[in-house]
This record gives sequence, C-alpha cells and structure tokens, in this order.
Amino acid sequence: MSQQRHGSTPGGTGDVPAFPDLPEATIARLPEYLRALHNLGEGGADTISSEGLAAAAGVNSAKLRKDLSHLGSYGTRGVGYDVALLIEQIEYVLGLDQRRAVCLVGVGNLGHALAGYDGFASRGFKIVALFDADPAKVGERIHGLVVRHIDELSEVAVEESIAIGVIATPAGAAQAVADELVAAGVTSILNFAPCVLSVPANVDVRKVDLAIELQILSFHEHRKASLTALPGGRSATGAGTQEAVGS
Amino acid sequence: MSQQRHGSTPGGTGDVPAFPDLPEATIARLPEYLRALHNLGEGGADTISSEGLAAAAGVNSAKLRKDLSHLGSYGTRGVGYDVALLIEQIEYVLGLDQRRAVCLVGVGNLGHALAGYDGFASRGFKIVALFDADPAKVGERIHGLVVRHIDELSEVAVEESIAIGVIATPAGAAQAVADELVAAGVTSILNFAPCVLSVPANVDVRKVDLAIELQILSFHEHRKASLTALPGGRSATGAGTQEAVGS
DNA sequence: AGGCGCTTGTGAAGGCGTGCACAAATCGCG
DNA sequence: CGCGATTTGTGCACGCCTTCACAAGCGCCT
Ligand SMILES: NC(=O)c1ccc[n+]([C@@H]2O[C@H](COP(=O)([O-])OP(=O)(O)OC[C@H]3O[C@@H](n4cnc5c(N)ncnc54)[C@H](O)[C@@H]3O)[C@@H](O)[C@H]2O)c1
Ligand SMILES: NC(=O)c1ccc[n+]([C@@H]2O[C@H](COP(=O)([O-])OP(=O)(O)OC[C@H]3O[C@@H](n4cnc5c(N)ncnc54)[C@H](O)[C@@H]3O)[C@@H](O)[C@H]2O)c1
Repeated sequence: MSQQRHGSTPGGTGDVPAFPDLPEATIARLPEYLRALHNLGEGGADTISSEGLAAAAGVNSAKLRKDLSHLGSYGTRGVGYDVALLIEQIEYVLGLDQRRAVCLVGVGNLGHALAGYDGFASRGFKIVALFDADPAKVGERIHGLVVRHIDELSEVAVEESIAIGVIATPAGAAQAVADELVAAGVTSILNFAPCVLSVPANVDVRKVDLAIELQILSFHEHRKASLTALPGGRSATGAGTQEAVGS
Repeated sequence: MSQQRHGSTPGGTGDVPAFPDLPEATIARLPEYLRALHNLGEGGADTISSEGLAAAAGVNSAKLRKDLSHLGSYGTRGVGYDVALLIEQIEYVLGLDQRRAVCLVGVGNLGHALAGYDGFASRGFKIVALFDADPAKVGERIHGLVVRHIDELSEVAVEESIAIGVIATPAGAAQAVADELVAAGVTSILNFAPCVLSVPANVDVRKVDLAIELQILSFHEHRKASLTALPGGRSATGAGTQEAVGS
C-alpha cells in the first residue's frame, strides 16, 4: 500500500490515454461498477474484493476481474481493490474527470423530467442548455435554465463546448434535430425518440426506447405463460438471484 | 398471395406457441423491426425487401433475414416480406396480440412523464394503475388514472392481472418496491432506478439507466478526443451511415 | 413457355464474450 | 521467518452472434 501509483493516468508526463481497445461489452459495464463503488465507498469500505464488487454490480466475479484487468492491475492479491483508487481509474477511463456539458432538445413531457434530474449532475454531467422549437416553450424557466429556441443551438453549442446532445422530441423531428446537433459540432447523441437516426461515422448514437424494453419483457411473459401448462407447478424460485438481462 | 397461411400461429388447433429458442439477441431486435414495419405500412408499402427493412431498422440485412428465419419462412423470394403478415407474426411472437396491463410505481418527475406517454398504448401496453408511497400524491389524478397507495398494490395487481411493473422510485426504495411487486405476482420489471435488483429466478428485470448511457458516450468522447492529435485532420465523415451502438 | 433478374434462406467461418479453473502474489499470524 | 489463507490476474475452451457468400425459389417479361 506504500506507493499509490496510478499506473500512468493522471500526473503522467505525456498524459496520452491511448487505451488499447477496451471491449465494448466491458465499457458498457464500467459505469455499473462505478456506481457500485460509490455506494460501497459511502458505506465506509476501503477495499473490496472482486466477489463483493461483482455482487454489488450484479455480475459474475470472473467477468469483473477480466474487465478490470483491461484497465491495468489495480488490485492487490489477497486483499482486493482499493475503492477510491478504482473509482478514480474508472472515472478517468470514462472521461468523467471533467464535467461534460450536455444539451437537451425537446422540452416536453420527458424533457421536463430529464431537465430536472439530479442524477446527471452527480454522475459527471451538466445540462447547460435546453432547446425547443415551440415558441410557447421558449423562455420558460426550468430548474434554473431558460429554454432557448432551437435556432440558437449552433451558437450555444460552440460557446459552451457541448459535445453530447439528448433528443427528446417526437420521432418525426428527431432526424432533423440530429442533423442540427451534428452541424453544431455534437459528436455523441442520446436519442429517446423511437426511430433510427442517420449520422456521420464519427458520431455515436445511443438509443433508449421504453416501448422496446416493455416488448422484450412481453416476449418473456408470453414464453413463460406458454410453459405454465407444464407439470411440476412450483417454479424454480431460487433464493434471490439477480436476473441479469443483457445490457 | 392467394392463401394467407399464418404458419401455425393463430387459429391453430392446440395453439401451443413452443418457440424453439429464439436467440436473445434476435428477440431484442424484433421490436425494432416491428416499429420499422409499422412505419413502412403507414407509408403505404405492401411488401418490403430484407434490404429495405434492414435499412429502416438500422441493421445488416443478413442479420435481419436470419432473425426472421427463426420465426419461420414468411418471405417470398424475389419479392420480399408481406408487411401486414410480418407485423402480425412478430406481434404474435412478442405476445402483443393481447394488450398487456402495466403498473407504474413512483409518480415523481419521471413517473409523471411515463404515465402520460402515449407511446405505450400504441405499442401494446396499457398502464392500468399508478402507485406511490407519498400520501400527498395518493389521490392525484394523472391522465385519467388516480394514484393509489402502494399498500393496495397486491390487491389491484391480482384484480387487473398485472404481470409487468415499472419502477420509477428513488434507488433506495427500489428493492423494497421490487419485492412488493414480486409478492403481488408481477413477473417482469422495468427498473429506472440506478441500482441492482434481487429477484427470484422466474422474474425478468430490465434496467434503464440514463446516466450509464451518457457515461458510455462520455467514454467514446474521451477516446475520440485522444485521437484528435492525429494527422489527417479530416475525420472519416462518411455518407450517412447509421452508427449502431450495441443494443 | 422459357429464361432472366431479384430476393430469400442458410451453411460455414470468424470474432467476440463468458466462465471455469488455477498459478502467482500478497497479507497476517504463529 | 516461513506457512497457510485469501484473492487477483489470466490461459483456455466453449458457445453465441455476426457476416459473407451462394444456392434455391419466385415472379415477370418476352
Ligand atoms: N413521455 C415519455 O415518458 C416518453 C417515454 C419514452 C419515450 N418518449 C419519447 O420521447 C420523445 C418526447 O416525448 P414527450 O412525451 O416528451 O413528447 P412531447 O410532445 O411532450 O414533447 C416533445 C417536445 O419536443 C418539441 N419539439 C418538436 N419538434 C421539435 C424540433 N424540431 N426541435 C426542437 N424541439 C421540438 C415540442 O415542442 C415538445 O416540447 C418522443 O419521441 C417520445 O416517443 C417519451
Ligand atoms: N427524472 C428523471 O429524468 C430520471 C432519469 C433517469 C432516472 N431516473 C430515476 O428514476 C427514479 C425516479 O426519479 P424521479 O426524478 O422521478 O424521482 P422523484 O423523487 O421525483 O420521484 C420518486 C417518487 O417515488 C415515490 N416513492 C418513494 N418511495 C416509494 C415507495 N417505497 N413506494 C412507492 N413510491 C415511492 C416518491 O413519493 C416520489 O413520488 C430515480 O431512481 C431516478 O434515479 C430519473
């Protein structure tokens, strides 16, 4: 525990990240580990074993170790992982050491909820601008931010160095909004509208579609129902196993 | 086009679904195909090629064909897929031929938005009950539904045959709510709280965590930024390729 | 009626991700 | 100072998923 070397992360000379190539599946799980670590840290834990952290994150412990090994060796055999150090490492890899500016387009039902969500701020993001096309909404004040007209997007995006945009408009407007975001220099988009977006290759899009989530659950309900007719009525209701469903 | 046989789906004698075992990855994409098909159908298309449907759904056409082939042979070589027939098929497989009852627990910021979302109704679901623990919220009327106290959950769930529950409470309350949902007979849960849920093995859980989505985008921003220092300034801004990000 | 172009359905190959099982490493204790 | 208990890091094998490439099937046009 003597030297608390961070590998080559902060304080490095060249400070070149140059992640080899973290598996996509791994980076999708890092945020979950991070959340679990924060919980554990608040609980007063100094170190945590892979088994413990895996349980807190709802994954297999071997998978967790392999994931973390991709970042480097930040654990101590026989002891576990230093919680604070690991938090720092994951936050660095995810680029959360700097608070990232986010803009939100479409301040309707969903947009209102998102604008008022404090879970963003506590996890590395700051909503710095709200946009809408409806003149009736422009000027409205939400959680300390004034809704601006979508035409101002480009100007504000540059001014505030916004790299991430959230789309919460109806599906019909989403592609047009995406185009405007891209034109304004945004290179990452989180899309809540149920539609496919076309964007240049250097722009990342992630989509959240609640109806799809429900439909997947519906399928499993359908399947489960079709098996109810089986003998051996008692279902395999185990102890309290986490039912992990693909990312 | 003469005989419109549905394989063995509706109107079958035994009517036993007995899906062999659709790959998990496939069923996660079926809802996307379904949405694309509805769009195309409204656009007046009678049939659609795998290429066209794949484009509309943002996937590779070979993947789409393989996915659909798991449901049976519902295409016509040289022509494509019958839009209406395929919609019917997918909806059957997903169990959407019956409108599924959903309850929502936690009518706060996010819960309000979800309760008022019409995208559920149009895609096979009906929110039949809202619950909250806050006495100040109980009794409130939202979009035609009255918020009920969480203690009534079990009673209402049985009465309305609710199999799917949505959790939109703070993370601290989510596990307790999940336990109550399970006790009330709910076997599928959509969880918006940023935490891991422990449930019996026969219960499916899907989680939506917005901060995680943003953190994944942040990683890609971080990585992109670390490559900016490269020569050849012009980024590989292709035509308009969809940037598919894992499901 | 026959041929031609188009599209589906699928065999095969390759890549990715997962999980087991164990060697290597570290700590604490006698 | 050495030993056993504990936990990490990883080699390996297996299975799933994706993608290519193509034969089989279908309709249309001549
Ligand atoms: N409400 C929900 O709970 C919910 C859930 C899942 C998905 N969604 C999806 O999220 C999106 C928004 O849902 P909502 O319920 O908030 O809808 P909404 O109609 O309440 O809000 C949409 C907002 O977008 C604005 N808008 C429209 N066109 C615009 C444009 N070109 N530029 C900028 N702003 C524009 C509108 O003025 C409106 O304020 C929809 O695509 C919906 O399918 C909503
Ligand atoms: N608001 C958002 O945009 C947003 C975005 C992503 C995730 N989330 C997550 O969704 C959840 C809800 O967020 P929110 O902003 O709506 O919070 P909120 O505080 O506005 O609402 C939470 C609601 O849950 C109710 N509640 C608390 N304990 C309960 C219990 N035991 N049983 C039933 N109801 C209970 C509260 O009375 C309140 O009405 C949180 O976990 C949050 O992290 C919210």
